[in-house]
Amino acid sequence: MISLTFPDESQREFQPGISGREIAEGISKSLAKKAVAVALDGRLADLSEPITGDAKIEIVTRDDDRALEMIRHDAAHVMAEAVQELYPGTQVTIGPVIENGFYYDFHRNEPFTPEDLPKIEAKMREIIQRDAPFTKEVWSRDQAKAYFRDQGENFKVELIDAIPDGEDVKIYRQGDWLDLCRGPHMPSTGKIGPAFKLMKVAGAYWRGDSNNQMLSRIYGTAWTNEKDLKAYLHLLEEAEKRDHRRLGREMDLFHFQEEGPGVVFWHAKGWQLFQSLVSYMRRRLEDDYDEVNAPQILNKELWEISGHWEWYRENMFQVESAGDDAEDKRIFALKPMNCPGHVQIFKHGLKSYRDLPLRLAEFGVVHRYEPSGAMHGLMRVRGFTQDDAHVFCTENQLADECMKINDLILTTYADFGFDEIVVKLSTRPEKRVGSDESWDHAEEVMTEVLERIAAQSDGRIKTGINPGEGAFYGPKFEYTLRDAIGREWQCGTTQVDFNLPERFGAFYIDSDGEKKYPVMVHRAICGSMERFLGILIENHAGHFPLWLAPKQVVVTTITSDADDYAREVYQRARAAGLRAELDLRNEKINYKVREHSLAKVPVILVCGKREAEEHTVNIRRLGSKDQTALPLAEALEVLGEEAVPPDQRVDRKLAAE
RNA sequence: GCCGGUUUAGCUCAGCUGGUAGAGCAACUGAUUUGUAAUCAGUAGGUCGGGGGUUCGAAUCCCUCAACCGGCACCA
Repeated sequence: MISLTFPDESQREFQPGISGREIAEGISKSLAKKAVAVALDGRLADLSEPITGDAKIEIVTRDDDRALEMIRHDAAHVMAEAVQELYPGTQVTIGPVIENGFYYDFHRNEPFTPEDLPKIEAKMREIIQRDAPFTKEVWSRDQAKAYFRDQGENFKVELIDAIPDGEDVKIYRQGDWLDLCRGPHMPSTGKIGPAFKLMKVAGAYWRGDSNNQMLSRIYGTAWTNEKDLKAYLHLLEEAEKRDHRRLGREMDLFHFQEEGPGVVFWHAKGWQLFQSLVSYMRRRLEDDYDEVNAPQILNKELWEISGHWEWYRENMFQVESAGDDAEDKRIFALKPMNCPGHVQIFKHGLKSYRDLPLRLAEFGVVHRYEPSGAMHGLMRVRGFTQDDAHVFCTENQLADECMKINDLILTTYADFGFDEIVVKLSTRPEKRVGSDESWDHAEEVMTEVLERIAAQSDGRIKTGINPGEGAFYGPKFEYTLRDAIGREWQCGTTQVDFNLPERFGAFYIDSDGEKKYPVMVHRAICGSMERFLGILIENHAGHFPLWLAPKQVVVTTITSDADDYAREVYQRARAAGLRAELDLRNEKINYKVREHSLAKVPVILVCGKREAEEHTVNIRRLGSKDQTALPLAEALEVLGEEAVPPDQRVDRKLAAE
């Protein structure tokens, strides 16, 4: 007999080999009907799976969170069946569950197009209607390979070869169709239900390797019920509304055009936003950093020394004199990074150990020839501005420098309202420079720092490891923040580099009179200012806090009787340091309120006859129908206070003293 | 870079199987003096992404280049 423990802690004895379904039936008919799987010691298994040993058991019903993954997984199988029924000769490959849904990769000479989706979806509904049971079989490796080879399913044969020796080759059948799969599955296709939708077709490389052939991928989403599906589709619509490319156009912040793929045309309001961000960062650097500026183009020799020419040449812009008869035909590179420039500044003049740590910061404009398919609004561009810095320090100073940077990054994110941060350590990649010993050492130091970061945060900051993801010259910390709608963005980075100073022959004179190479720490907080602004635009859906809003206040009138007073309000708002605009157009107040609201101006100060007489303003905030009337002086004081950047707030300055 | 899609007025989009373009908003002009998300009327605006081809005739069909969109790969 085996002993099974139920969620209520009760234990019961059963015959070995009893199935979850039989147990559920023994409890109640209705439970058996709702059940889609069992969880044995927390591991999901088929309802029909014979249970052979003691375990904690749970009957998983369809509305359980864990069942959602099964719904999606089963939907992927059904999609594959539908596709093969509709398009004979299509080969199946893999079809995993992903966040919010599933996909399946197919091989077909003619890739799928969006027009195919409704047909496939209709066929899926038909298959679900058939409600064929999912049944599991265990085949021998040879039998499975022979079967799939006969079917012309070459990708499946490759997958079978990849299954570890000791593992069973499992086959799941649904009606006449079967697939290689490790399971588990729900009892039948009908359990998938109606709440799914095929979303898009896309190309994807076999096994994620761009050397392999491209497959045709179909993405779908699936949910427990129609309400959840609807909610998800609604969320997608909302996310689309806060797309920074759309808001950038609507708010007149920036544009792109064909002649400059991947480079930004910042309009006045966008540039104001950009400058607000730069000013903020600059203030945060004042105490510890020296801001510098290194040249935009440098002889390619320098990039050969740094190693960039070798690793990233394909992604660099090359520059030379354009004149046909020019004598100087040297080749320059438009800088893709700031580090070689900063090393030159460090090298200029002999440095002493007393100069360390030396922290050189630059809002460096860099250009990288990104693959055409990678570009995406402000998020991925070919020309961008890094809030970059390089810290030259001794090994003894390294850990503290990393912690100092950590503090700067976390407090900066907090000022922008990002509190959920993940810090991950990326370790040595396969393609790298430097000895294994120096990597061992760098990783050791950084592992300790990572522990300090976690400990110091009282568990608020999550940490982790990204094996093999480091830069070619050193390991790095990557800082990921989570935005208002739950998306994660990797922004900040701290990279420890034991290689570049030596490559460039950048040394300092130590206290013993010896030449030594400093450790170089590359760090960025926003990463790309352009991308960070894109993130901020989407995070706030264009509705910026007052200190960031490019246009903070519009002063407008009800009738022209109040024009003179409005001019006074406008002047005083400007004098109070607010970025204000005056709108005296002869339009209805409804029209003007609507227009400025669509432009996402945070504050509209309405001046009518009444306000002019009482010397007040009527404040209308973006996103609210409410209005507040305040005496002009008081209103400007309130707004002026609110427009102070977070790092300059009085309370914070007092706390710092 | 790879797969698929898209490209028509400043913006959002119509334009069936080929017969040389249309709407709404915006702009401009005029009227309207208005109390918190669209006042009314009129006017103007397009070598239909670029190039090439098929055809008596191309926004429409074919080729090619480019940009953009969705993925994949990449991201020092």
